[in-house]
Amino acid sequence: MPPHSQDATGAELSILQVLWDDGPTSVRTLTDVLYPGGSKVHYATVKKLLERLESKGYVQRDRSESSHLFQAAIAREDLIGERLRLMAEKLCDGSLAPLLMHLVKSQRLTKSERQSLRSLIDDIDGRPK
Amino acid sequence: MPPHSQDATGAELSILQVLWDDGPTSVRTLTDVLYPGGSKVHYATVKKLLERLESKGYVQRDRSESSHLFQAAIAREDLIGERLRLMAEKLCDGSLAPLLMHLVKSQRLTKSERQSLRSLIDDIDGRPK
DNA sequence: GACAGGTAAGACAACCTGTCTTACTTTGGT
DNA sequence: ACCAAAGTAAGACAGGTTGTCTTACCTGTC
Repeated sequence: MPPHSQDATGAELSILQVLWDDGPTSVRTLTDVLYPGGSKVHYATVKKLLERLESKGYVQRDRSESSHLFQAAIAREDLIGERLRLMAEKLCDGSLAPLLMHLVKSQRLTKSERQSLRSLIDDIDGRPK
Repeated sequence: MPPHSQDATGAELSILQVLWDDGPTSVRTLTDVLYPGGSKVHYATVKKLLERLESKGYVQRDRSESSHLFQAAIAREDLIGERLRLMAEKLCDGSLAPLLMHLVKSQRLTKSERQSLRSLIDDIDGRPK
């Protein structure tokens, strides 16, 4: 779990989304997905964003082929965790509990969501660390 | 609940923290809290940040006295909600459920936290919309 | 009137972000 | 072997953001 001193920006995030969905992908493919009918200008943009993502530690590059393949170096779930933690630091003195409480209270949970949430807690209860 | 097209930045947030804790406050007091022993330069900085917070809708100003009083226009709780929603849009296609699940799973909840969480869900269950 | 303290408005450098350019290298077809 | 297509590498760039700082003006009180 790298430090990730720098956050992924908006455009970088849209690249991560594709990598999460499609797995290892070439610059060409990414460009076609994100900028349909895109020219070589967009190709360069995607490439630059991938470079930055790599230097920030969000993406890994496979250089074994002449045309490199890129894949996410962090799972969506883990990025969510990072951002929640960051948000807790900035807004709640580092504690995640207020975020949790807010979500449970504010969100209109469906019956099945409540059910799976309850069983999730039961799981934790049943497996005492 | 204003739109808040622009997010509150780091320095702005530290001002909001004081406003949340202390209620309506003058520029002078805020400066003393945030920049102890601060000169008139820091005073101006705080003032500028308050201006921006006001124009973004995060702060309300009481101009009735010659020295204005500022107070938060949004509760800490509501800002948390806004940011969670924003994060859900960027990372989870708008759904808050993944954030909730992540928090429940990842956080080491104490027994009493689990208990209060369970009863919170029971509350919602018992009061069917 | 001078002055202490406030308001108003904007300049400024440093940085971030997305885009785009330019130059070099590799690959594959003929 | 040559050449065009496609890749890589590196960096310039404009526009915006952010925190800081400056400068000018207003308003009370002694």
